[in-house]
Amino acid sequence: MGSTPQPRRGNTRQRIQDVAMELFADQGYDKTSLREIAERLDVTKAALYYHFKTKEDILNSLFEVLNRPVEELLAWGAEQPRTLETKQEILVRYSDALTAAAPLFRFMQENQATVRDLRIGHTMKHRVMALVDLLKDEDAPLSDQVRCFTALMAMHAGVFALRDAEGDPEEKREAALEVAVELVTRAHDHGPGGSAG
Amino acid sequence: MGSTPQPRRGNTRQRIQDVAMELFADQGYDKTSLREIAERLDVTKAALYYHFKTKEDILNSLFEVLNRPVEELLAWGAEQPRTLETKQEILVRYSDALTAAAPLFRFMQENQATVRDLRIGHTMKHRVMALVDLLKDEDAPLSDQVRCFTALMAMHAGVFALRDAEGDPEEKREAALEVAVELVTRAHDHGPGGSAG
Amino acid sequence: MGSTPQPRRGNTRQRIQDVAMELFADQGYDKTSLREIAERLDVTKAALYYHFKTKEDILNSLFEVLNRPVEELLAWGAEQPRTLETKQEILVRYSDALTAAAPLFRFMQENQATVRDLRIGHTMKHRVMALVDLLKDEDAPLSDQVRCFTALMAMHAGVFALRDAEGDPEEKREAALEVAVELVTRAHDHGPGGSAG
Amino acid sequence: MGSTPQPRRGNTRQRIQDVAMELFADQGYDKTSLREIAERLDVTKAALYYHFKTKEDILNSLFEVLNRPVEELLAWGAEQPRTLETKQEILVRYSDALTAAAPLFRFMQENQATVRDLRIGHTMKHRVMALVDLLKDEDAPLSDQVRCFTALMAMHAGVFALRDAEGDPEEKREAALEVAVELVTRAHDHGPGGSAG
DNA sequence: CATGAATGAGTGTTCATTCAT
DNA sequence: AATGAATGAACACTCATTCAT
Repeated sequence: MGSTPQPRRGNTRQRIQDVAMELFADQGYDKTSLREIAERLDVTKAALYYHFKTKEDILNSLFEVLNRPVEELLAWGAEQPRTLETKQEILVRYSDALTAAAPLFRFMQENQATVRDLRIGHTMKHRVMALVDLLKDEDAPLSDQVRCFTALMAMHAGVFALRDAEGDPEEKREAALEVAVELVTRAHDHGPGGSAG
Repeated sequence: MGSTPQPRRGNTRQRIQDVAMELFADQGYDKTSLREIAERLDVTKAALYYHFKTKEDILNSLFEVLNRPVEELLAWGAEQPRTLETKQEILVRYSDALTAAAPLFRFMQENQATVRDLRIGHTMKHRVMALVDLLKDEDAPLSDQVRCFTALMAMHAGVFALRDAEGDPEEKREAALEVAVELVTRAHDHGPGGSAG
Repeated sequence: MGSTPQPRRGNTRQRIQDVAMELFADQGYDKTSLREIAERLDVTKAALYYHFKTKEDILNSLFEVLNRPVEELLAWGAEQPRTLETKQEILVRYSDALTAAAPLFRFMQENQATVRDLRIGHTMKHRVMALVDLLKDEDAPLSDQVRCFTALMAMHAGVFALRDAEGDPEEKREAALEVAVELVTRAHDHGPGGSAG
Repeated sequence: MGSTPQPRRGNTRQRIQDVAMELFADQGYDKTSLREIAERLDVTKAALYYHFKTKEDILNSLFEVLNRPVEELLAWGAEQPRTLETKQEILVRYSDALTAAAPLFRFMQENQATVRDLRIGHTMKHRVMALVDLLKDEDAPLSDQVRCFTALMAMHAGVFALRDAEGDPEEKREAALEVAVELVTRAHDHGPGGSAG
């Protein structure tokens, strides 16, 4: 014979997502063409359109993996008392969610300009704002808001921005979490019952 | 001093840079076409090629505005003693440089995926790494490296990421600087002569 | 539980034809995709191919509804004497056939360029030419041929081209028929036994 | 030798219009691809986009050749008294305009479904409605409106629909004009000062 | 100092059609 | 009687870049 008939395997949708995630994270969304994704999978571009309505749709489907845990975290956090322990637990859980979806997160960070016009851009923005709201006290001074926001950024950094630095990934993650907790703790201490001045 | 770099009356080169900066910052590098830049200036695309060799060249020319002050800062910092005061001064000066080139910085942050393959991507990466080197003590533990790195990110955030939050830009900048100083101070205190354990 | 209605019996073929007719008439043949037809019916595109060999085949099947009455009319007309009364009766019957298959006719009129390459294009062309042959006298002058042809066009117009004008559809149809009869009568009067000069 | 360098000739825009008109009329708008147009001219598709913003824009540019004379005719007609002579003169002039832009007109007739969604579709519809308004008397009965409308259709037909019939084109045109005049005259005679009942 | 004209490579997307199940 | 999965060919359109003038 000569041509392997490529038995229509049923996992194509998943394989598209895997390859897309890899290429999006490596090269960026704009610079990754559907042709490239299709070629890697040895299918035609049209096959992608059987499984996803648009290019953005592929990205949306990837986003849900990250979005769901974060949404659950937000729901959980909204029901807890606004104690320091709660805040610390939120950071711990967020760190876990980040780690679980590390490539996507790196992607979001590096493609902000692109992602801004996409559906996931809006969603993501709201999620981060909601997280900050859970971490900061009401009417917190600007510098404390910055602390809480920076705490989240530290963890984002811990997952991917420090990837060029030496050291074990897990240790970096823990270091980032430590700094985040420190920042949020400081902000918390400034609050109504805090001790600092 | 020296010779005026614009011997001719024609300010087209400058106008190209202005428009490009605005569009790159607003829409991203990939999503800004030379056609769009040319149309805004009411010249043809070919005119752009009289002033710049490539699209990337326009970006490079914009980057120098930011790069020079930061390079000077690095040179200055390298000659200072590694005291806390020096580190604080570095942060103050960096904050100034950031503010002076805010749109470009926002652009760099939001277009990391694109910029990575470009010349300015490499340059920028080295600048940030060099800055962190000036801020952290040798052999600092990972968590202190994260603190120093996060300090820089806090200031980046203070310039643009917090732009959706309420409040006066100048106040945000000061808040970000305050948090950055705090982080670097903490890291410094952990050092050989520090007080923490 | 209640019964699941879904009378999904053997009427799919008919439902395809109904939806196709509607969409072809509304949007044109080229601009109506099989995907669209399938989606409206809540079946897959492949299901269409169980019932029809090609897209054109769906159209052909629709055409027969119109074609048969017109063919019968032609056969009947061919056996009648070439009197004015016969000609008037032909117009009346043609008007009926047109009304019965109004959407298809509108479609044929609006998609001439597309239909020309299709089987029904040829068929339709021959039918109209045969009709004109029944309406005009042999060796009629060019202007009378135009009258007969225009008579048919007036009726086509009466069915759909005037649909933007005010007025009741049935009245429009009658007005068109009146004008058509007038035109053919005039042509007839010019013939060998006619009175005009 | 081997490759003729094709000296950038300055008449490309015109050549695009010529080829497009021919192909649009022959094959229809949808079935004519920009690739085909470009290949005939031995330029790239991108060259077409230098001269026209979109495919529809090419068509629009062709339409103006027809549109201008008709618009002038409408303006002229609006200033004349509503006499029979005026109406006849309108038909004569319209016949001239039609002849001058015969291929485009054939195109409009055969691609109604496509043209409907395009800018020229709206324009054309208004032009024809305005023409009918000039030809018919106010409050004319439906059948007279049909006569006026049919008069226009007769002339359209005279230019292209009868192209399969035998005979000299100029003669066909005159025959069509004759029938049109006849129809409008009849409609006119039914008016306030008319003689018919 | 700048334009007019063009290119080559590419993009995301749509379509009618096929076929094993 | 119909689906799930896929294809190949096409499409309108955009882009950075070139170069003679």
